[in-house]
Amino acid sequence: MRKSGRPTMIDVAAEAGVSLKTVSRVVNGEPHVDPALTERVNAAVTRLGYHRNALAANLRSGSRDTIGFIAADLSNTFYMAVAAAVSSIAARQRMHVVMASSEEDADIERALALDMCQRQVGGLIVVPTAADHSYLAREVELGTPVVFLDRPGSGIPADAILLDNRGGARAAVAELLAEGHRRIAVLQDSLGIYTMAERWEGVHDAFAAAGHTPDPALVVENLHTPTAARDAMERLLAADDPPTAVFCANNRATIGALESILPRGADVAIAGFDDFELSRLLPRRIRIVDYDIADLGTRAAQTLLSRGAEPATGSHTQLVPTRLVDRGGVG
Amino acid sequence: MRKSGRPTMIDVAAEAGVSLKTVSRVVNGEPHVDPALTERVNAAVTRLGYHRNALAANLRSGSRDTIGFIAADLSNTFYMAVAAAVSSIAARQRMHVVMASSEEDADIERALALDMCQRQVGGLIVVPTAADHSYLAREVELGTPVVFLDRPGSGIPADAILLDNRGGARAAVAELLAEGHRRIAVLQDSLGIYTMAERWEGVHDAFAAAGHTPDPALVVENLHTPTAARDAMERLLAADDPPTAVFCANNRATIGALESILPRGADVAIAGFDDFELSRLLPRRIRIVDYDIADLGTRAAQTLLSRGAEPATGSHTQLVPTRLVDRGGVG
DNA sequence: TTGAAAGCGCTAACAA
DNA sequence: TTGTTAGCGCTTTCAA
Repeated sequence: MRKSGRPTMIDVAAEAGVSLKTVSRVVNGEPHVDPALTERVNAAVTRLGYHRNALAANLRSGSRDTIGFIAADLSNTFYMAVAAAVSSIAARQRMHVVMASSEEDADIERALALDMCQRQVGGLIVVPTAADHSYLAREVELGTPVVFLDRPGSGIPADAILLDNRGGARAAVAELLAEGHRRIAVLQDSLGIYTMAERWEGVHDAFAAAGHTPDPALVVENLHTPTAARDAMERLLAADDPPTAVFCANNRATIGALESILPRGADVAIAGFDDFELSRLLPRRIRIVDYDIADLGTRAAQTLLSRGAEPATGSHTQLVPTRLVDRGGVG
Repeated sequence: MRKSGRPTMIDVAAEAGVSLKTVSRVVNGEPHVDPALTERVNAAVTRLGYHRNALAANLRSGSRDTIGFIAADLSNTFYMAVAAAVSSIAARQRMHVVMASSEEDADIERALALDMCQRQVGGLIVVPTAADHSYLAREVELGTPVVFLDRPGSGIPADAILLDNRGGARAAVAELLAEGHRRIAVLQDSLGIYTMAERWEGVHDAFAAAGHTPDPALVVENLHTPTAARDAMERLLAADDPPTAVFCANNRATIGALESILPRGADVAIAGFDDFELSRLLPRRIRIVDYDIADLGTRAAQTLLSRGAEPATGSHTQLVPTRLVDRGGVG
């Protein structure tokens, strides 16, 4: 064996008194090897504590057995749940997942994506932050499939897995309108974010279908945190003519609104996009636009893996459905 | 350029009219290269859309730039949050994280760990499920550092990052006792799980310090799900002499207990280990044994990386502190 | 400052 | 069935 460091196939071959190739065959479980030799090789492997170097194997064979996952923000449980689903699908095919967070920064996203390509990932699942992804054009062309998740990408042919943001928001607001609410507040993050813009469209759809329009005085944008949403709700409730209902465009907005509404015991109907842990335990009823997070990750991984097998035949977008559910109303 | 496939350094060298080594120097930013040549190489790189193959580079140089993270259960937000923290620390050192879930299965854990070693990870962070980790002895010996997280491992020299499970549980129960509660129910998962056994010790500590012992009739074990915990709480509350307080040994138990207590409006003081989303919005006060999840991941990653730099000098266990906080009591 | 040659650990193609 | 020879794409000598 080499002076220091890990034993290689050469060491095993020497130890077993066979050729390098025979060791390779045994280690990789190839057929047509004399059982006696197999035995000897396996013994040598055990004696030396040999482990195959997968990097070297991949280098030579050109195979790629890892999937890259770039989330916009790994501290968000939403993306973590997606990552878990991706990892689970990958594991079934004996693939690995490397994950990283772009922190909603286009430059970081780009650096991470290219870095992962250098590491020869077999495919990339990206929650896009960058506006343009043509920096990946070469990689896609060369056979690295890309799947966008949660938000559409642009500049390259790639599949996308998106939520039915618009339909979900429309359904929630339509329900509030059907109950007779007209003064409906809307709490949302920046409309520069794809999902927000889509949900806002859905709000408009619902109002339009009912022959109304949202009251601009009741719409607050750029709420990045629950605290900001709470303060916005506070102001709305303190106004002369407060809203009778509120639609929260994501769960941070919903949580913030609840932090204002619950302590005040304000009489406001609540609907929100995104479910959250313990929504069922809330002391009052709330409508939630719910969906299957794991389904997003599962579809992304499956789409990617099927692309790996059989490349580009046009890019498709899958819309993951949402459903309106009642939560809370406990104790 | 090669007929098909990605361009290599050889292609770039030919295109730029320099040697392979010069391309290597430019691509890796080594000094002492004629600016004119640098220019030519960079132009060729752009023209060809060349990207360095990190696998090949690592193979030759023997460097390892990825960390393996094996969680016991990636569908648990706790481990996902840890993974995010690990990823964040790794990113700072330009390292990648490959993650996988053992699904609480010792065989899967072993297969994943060895698989990651074959992929030449620079280190392994493991939430152990297996009882014995001597299968990793060879790898540790050969220089792959291992850090155990959340639970101690055995059979190999490795650092461990653990929560102060015992101290946290003791503090929570001590508080209930100090308030005069004696009939304190305990809802917990299987005592075969390390954290559960530790917390149970903490419960005993608190009782012992107050000169009492837990009432076995009020202790329920093997509660794996919120539903099971809820049912257990239901039975306790329906009994002739119900508890006046309950200590829930993890957040699933806490959530289940709440699902029983809140709708009934039962008069039971509640304390639980592990915080959860929205605990602040609960309609009644609850005591939580809280801690910094990200801190666990951060310490694990930092410990691992420092081991990478300077190997084994004895293995250390770090205890991450807990603190008792009040939550809920809203609206 | 630049380049030629060797070789990282393995698999592929061919020969025996 | 087994072994020999290349060579994956890069970095590391070492010489020029």
